[in-house]
Amino acid sequence: MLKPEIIVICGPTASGKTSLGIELAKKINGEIISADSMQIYKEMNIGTAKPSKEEQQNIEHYLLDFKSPDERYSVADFNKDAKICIEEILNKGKKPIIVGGTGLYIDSLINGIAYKEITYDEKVRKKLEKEAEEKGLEELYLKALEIDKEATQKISKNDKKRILRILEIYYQTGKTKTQLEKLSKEQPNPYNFKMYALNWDRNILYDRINKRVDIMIKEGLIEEVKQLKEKYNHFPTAMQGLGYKEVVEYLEGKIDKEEMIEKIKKETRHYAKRQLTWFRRYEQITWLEGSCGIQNNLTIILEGKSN
RNA sequence: GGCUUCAUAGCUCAGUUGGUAGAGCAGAGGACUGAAAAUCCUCGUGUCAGUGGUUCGAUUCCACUUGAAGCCA
Repeated sequence: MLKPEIIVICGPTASGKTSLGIELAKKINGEIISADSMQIYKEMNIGTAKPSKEEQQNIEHYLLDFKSPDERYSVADFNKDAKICIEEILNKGKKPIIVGGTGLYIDSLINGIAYKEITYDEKVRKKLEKEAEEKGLEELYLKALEIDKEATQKISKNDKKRILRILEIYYQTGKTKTQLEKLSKEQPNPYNFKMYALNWDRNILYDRINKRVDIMIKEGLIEEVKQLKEKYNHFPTAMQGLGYKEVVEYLEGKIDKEEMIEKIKKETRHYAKRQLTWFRRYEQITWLEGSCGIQNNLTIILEGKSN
């Protein structure tokens, strides 16, 4: 049986993925699955550069604007949800197009990772956080080394998040991260992904980012964050979004407005760089030059299609 | 016009009691399996403003030149 071909459009922030995806969807009778860890949230529109209904131009969008900012969401959720969306679109006789910049989310699909059913246990993480604070990270690192040497050796002893994760997995499941990762790869990937990454000359990309941040501020990013803070009292993941955490610092009086804007720009530039590093790992990826224009890039994608 | 201070990495600045120099930021590269817009790792040669002088040796001391800031006229 021929595996369905699914086009993936990724790339750094502010590269123009959204409009390229929409134009492509129009051409191939496609529908879009967003792979963006922040655009999933409702009421977070300006700072996430989420396409409005008008901008979506009647192309169906999935996994966009559907979670409340006080809800937790993770790759595992995305992986599950995205697979459902893919099937739904294929059943309609349409073509799924994955568009987004969250490398981890995209990777989970490309590599066909099957996440085990593990429920997130806040208590375990809280306990580990506390332990790290009291005993020091070093001690937890050594413990992780004992439990899962292979995984621990791959990370830095300063990488708190990953050290805690190795321990968390073991305490919750009795299995090591290394074991679970092996299991997650056992099933064959049912899809054939065709990957494209959109990029620009670095200086132009940075310029686009800087300008976009200015526009976000003009469009009312500060007001958006204010309203979120008034309406919700906790944000498990939403407030780590770029632009959001910096506005919070500003609202709390920790930095002034100018500092806030510069910080958002800087952090977004750094983020774009990290995204590029991530996407460069895929040998099979086709790089598209943003300055060539949507039409030319569209032509490249359409020529590369096998069905 | 006179006096004072300053001139070192793209930027802000350390520093060398004379043996050619180092931080932060910016920037670059990398890692990444349930928080990922997160988290973490690595990377610093630059006519030490210019020209002379003293010296075995000057970015460091001296003189002059140029530029900047401040003060006095």
